Amino acid sequence: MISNTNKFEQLPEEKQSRIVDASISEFAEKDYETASMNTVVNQAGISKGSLFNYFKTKSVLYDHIYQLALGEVKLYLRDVRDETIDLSFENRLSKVVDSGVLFIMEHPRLARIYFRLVYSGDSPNREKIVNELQAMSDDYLGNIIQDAMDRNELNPNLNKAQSVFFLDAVLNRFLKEYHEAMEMGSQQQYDRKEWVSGIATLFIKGFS
Amino acid sequence: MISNTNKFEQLPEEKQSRIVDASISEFAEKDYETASMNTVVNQAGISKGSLFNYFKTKSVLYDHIYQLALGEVKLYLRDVRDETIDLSFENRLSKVVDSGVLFIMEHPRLARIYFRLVYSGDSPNREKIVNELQAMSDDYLGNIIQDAMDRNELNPNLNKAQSVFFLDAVLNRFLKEYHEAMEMGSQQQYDRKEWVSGIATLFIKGFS
DNA sequence: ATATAAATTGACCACCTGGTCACCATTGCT
DNA sequence: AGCAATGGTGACCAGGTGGTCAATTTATAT
Repeated sequence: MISNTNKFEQLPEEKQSRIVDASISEFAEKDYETASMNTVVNQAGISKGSLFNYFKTKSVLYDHIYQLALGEVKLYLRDVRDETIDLSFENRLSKVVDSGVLFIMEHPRLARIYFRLVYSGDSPNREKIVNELQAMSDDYLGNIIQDAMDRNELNPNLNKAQSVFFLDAVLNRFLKEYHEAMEMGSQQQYDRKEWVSGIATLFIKGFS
Repeated sequence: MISNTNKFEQLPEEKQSRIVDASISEFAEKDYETASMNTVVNQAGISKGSLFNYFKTKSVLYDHIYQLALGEVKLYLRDVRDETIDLSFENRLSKVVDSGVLFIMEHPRLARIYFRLVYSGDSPNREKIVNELQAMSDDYLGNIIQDAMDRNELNPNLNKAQSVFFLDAVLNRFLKEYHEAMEMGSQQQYDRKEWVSGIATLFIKGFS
């Protein structure tokens, strides 16, 4: 036994993914307190003792899932940033929104965990996690704005912190609403193109 | 016995307010599922049987509290709307933000219940309630935008629904962040004036 | 084949939940 | 004073929770 967290990682991959999958489903469906370890073990087809052997407590399991999700998001963001580094602010912003929508459509359960976490939730290390996410987003959007300012696409006297905040607020809210509409099965209630361009023009004008 | 909901309302006011106060505290502190009726009865100093006599179920109690909160909010909004009807878009918007901050400072627990409800939460009639709140906000902000359009303060070709959405997103997020900073006791982390004017200029430019 | 070590199990624990209901206290009416 | 009715109570219930651990299965080494 090398370490506690590694017990799980030395399991056969198939078993790991069954557990991860069950956990994601459960934490996506219910908030931290209400999510049940019993449901996880049943869905994963393992015994309770095993799960608590791999993860000492519920909160450790939650943390593991969260780290996985965070990893996925980071990959996504890096890709988008690199792919759009030469685009204008408007095109770049559009691409970012589009990518967000794509991510949500590909990982609806992760998106749900994310929104649960950010917008309420009493998850174990909520404060720490939220700060981490916020820093990531600030860095990400801050860079995009900075690049655009360097190219004189935006007002050079912009309050950058505020601008990042506004951008983040609108993007997050839009994605949240899109996600919710999607989960309710409303077919294409949001015309993506129209909204993406609406968001872009708001900030181009607003930041000029 | 006239009606079920009235059993509670026929109680002496002092007892009523003890119960309401305990309930608000509990629902503010924990989400719906986690909030405990036992805690409420202990804090209110009544017996469990009594509470379940006044409110048939937990969800009925929650609904009662929510209705109270909604009433307070509506009063506030109406006042602000009436008081600012003659102001310019910029001044009016500033006043709205300011009033939101004030409301939060006067009713921090209600604010907390609100944010819990809107941004996550598995409260009983969540969908219905959220739609109701959304309609209220749309109506409210929609009116302010419409008034400004009628006075040619904004671009006459604005997509009104989108604009309301953006306004709502930024205002809500700002208030949420302000509320959280307040609860953490961070002294004046947000320079209110600066943020209020920042928000106003973003939308004046963005909606021009 | 046998002995040893490691992984897996599920019955079990203490605790908490929303909700009930037989019992008791208080009040109002005659 | 006596009776009825209403209001208030808290022990109790079934069902759930996160977490434990003796016992059993499985894998490993000789």
